[in-house]
Amino acid sequence: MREARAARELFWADAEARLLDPAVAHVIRDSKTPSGTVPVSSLRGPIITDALYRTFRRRGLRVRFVYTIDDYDPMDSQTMRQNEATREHMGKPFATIPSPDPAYAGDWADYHAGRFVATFADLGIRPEFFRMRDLYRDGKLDRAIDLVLRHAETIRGIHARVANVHHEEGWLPISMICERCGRIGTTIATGYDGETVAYECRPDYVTWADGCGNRGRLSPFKGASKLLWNEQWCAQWDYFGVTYEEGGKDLLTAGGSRERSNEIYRAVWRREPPAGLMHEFFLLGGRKMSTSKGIGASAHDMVALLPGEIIRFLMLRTPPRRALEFDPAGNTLPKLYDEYDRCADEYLRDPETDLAKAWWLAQLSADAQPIAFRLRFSLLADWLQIPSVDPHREARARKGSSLSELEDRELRRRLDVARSWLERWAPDEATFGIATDLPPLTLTDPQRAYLRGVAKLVGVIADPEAMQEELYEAAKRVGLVTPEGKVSKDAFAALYSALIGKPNGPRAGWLLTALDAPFVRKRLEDAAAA
RNA sequence: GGGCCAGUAGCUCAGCGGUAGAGCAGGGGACUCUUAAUCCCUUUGUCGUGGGUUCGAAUCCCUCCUGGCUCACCA
Repeated sequence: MREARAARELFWADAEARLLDPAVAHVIRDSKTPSGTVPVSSLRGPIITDALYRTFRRRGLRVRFVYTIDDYDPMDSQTMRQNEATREHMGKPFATIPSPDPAYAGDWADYHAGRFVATFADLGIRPEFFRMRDLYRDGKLDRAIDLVLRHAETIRGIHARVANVHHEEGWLPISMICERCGRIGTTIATGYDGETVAYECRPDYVTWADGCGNRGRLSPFKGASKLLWNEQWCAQWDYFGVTYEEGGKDLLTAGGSRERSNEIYRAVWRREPPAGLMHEFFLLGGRKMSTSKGIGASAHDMVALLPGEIIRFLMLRTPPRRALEFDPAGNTLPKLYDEYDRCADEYLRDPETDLAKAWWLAQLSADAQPIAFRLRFSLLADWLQIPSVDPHREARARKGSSLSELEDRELRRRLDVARSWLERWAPDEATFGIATDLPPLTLTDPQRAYLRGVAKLVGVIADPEAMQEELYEAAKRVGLVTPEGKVSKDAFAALYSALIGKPNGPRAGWLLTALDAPFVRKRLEDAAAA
């Protein structure tokens, strides 16, 4: 009873660790097909896998983390077909398609995989990388190819039964690379004799690419062919000895691709397929995204913009099986930071709670500790908008002493993110920029007189403190005082309304002296006349 | 049609067996060596529906409703 309850309440990563036998060595694997620019959403898999890897190790398991670049797969994306430059390459392996930028990488696959994998370093993900083209060309998968060809009938039956895909008799579960046109997605192979197979590059074999009609007979080994998706998956499991592999729900759903591969693995390789949880998708933003300016939805843009811990935290604080809706617009980032800080506090209180583990797994290294003094993201965003505030000085004042090196670094990074946020994502109510046009106003006569009086000071008094002093005096002169003789709120409210469109704001003396004097004078006079 | 997930305060969500919570929004107040957007106080809930288990259910089990996503070609 107690046992059952403990199991149910286990943190997701710990629950997965329990599936693995501590007596044997393990391999956890993830992969990516470099078909084009990779969106942020694709980072959820690698980050979850890395979190599991870290958890497994912490719990004393012996484990390797293997990452494969599936760059021998054929180009089949419809968007590439619409593109004039890439149309002729439909059906070829990504590894043999020209690079969009030869200065950066030699071919299509290396270009896109390179840009994606480059983000891993900033995210603290350090797997062993393998390119499928190397495995094929070096003959590492030849044993698997031979195995698959000899069991073609079994595999054909599984495809028919589990996936309801019916291949013609004699069909072999590999794709030969056509010697004439270089396409791999358009060929059908038959007649394995133990050394060679016959193939035909058919014009109408698939809808997304046109074969050239060539026929031939070739050895399928040493990179001349590629296993089909499901069988290649099995071959990778077998070659690396994979014991754990999580995946997205597009693949892991019932009757889906993973189930097919599992069945083939059991039937042909006679091994038990890896365990692995299913993760839900990461959804980016609402419909208004497209109209927003310059929102970087690609993985490398996002990683350039946000610190690695924050991206990891974003991906990990929501349990994998739950969908993750993310839109950087609005108050998402301030809330994300608040939650991050809350989890850091939890970690200091009790590192074994779920929230604490989310924080720990978000860190780039396993031995990171929360920093003692930090400032709320939303507060920093406010500071950045107030001319009189120097965030670094203000931070020292808050702390009561100078910041440590780590604290200072964290402050700078938060300020950077806050600047980006204010610039492109912050909602109107979080910003208090100067209104570009005169805001709608309802002012009393004394307030109008006050604005006219202040307008005369602008450009004359340059010192913010002196200006602040004079603002009070000017208010008294026009009678904007309370019955107790104090300066009324209405005085400052008039100023803020005219400049910001809200009844309050940053200290007025600093605000007025920081802005362009002729602009302020005109604005105040316009407001007084309105 | 199969599968996964969600439905808790106006909004975003946390809680996952022991008297309903947070942030934001809303309301009230404080700050004149001098308005930070700071600080203090505060309202709001048939916890989607109907059953069941239990001394006790937002929490566990089943039914149903609603919404989102995904698979059923290829990779």
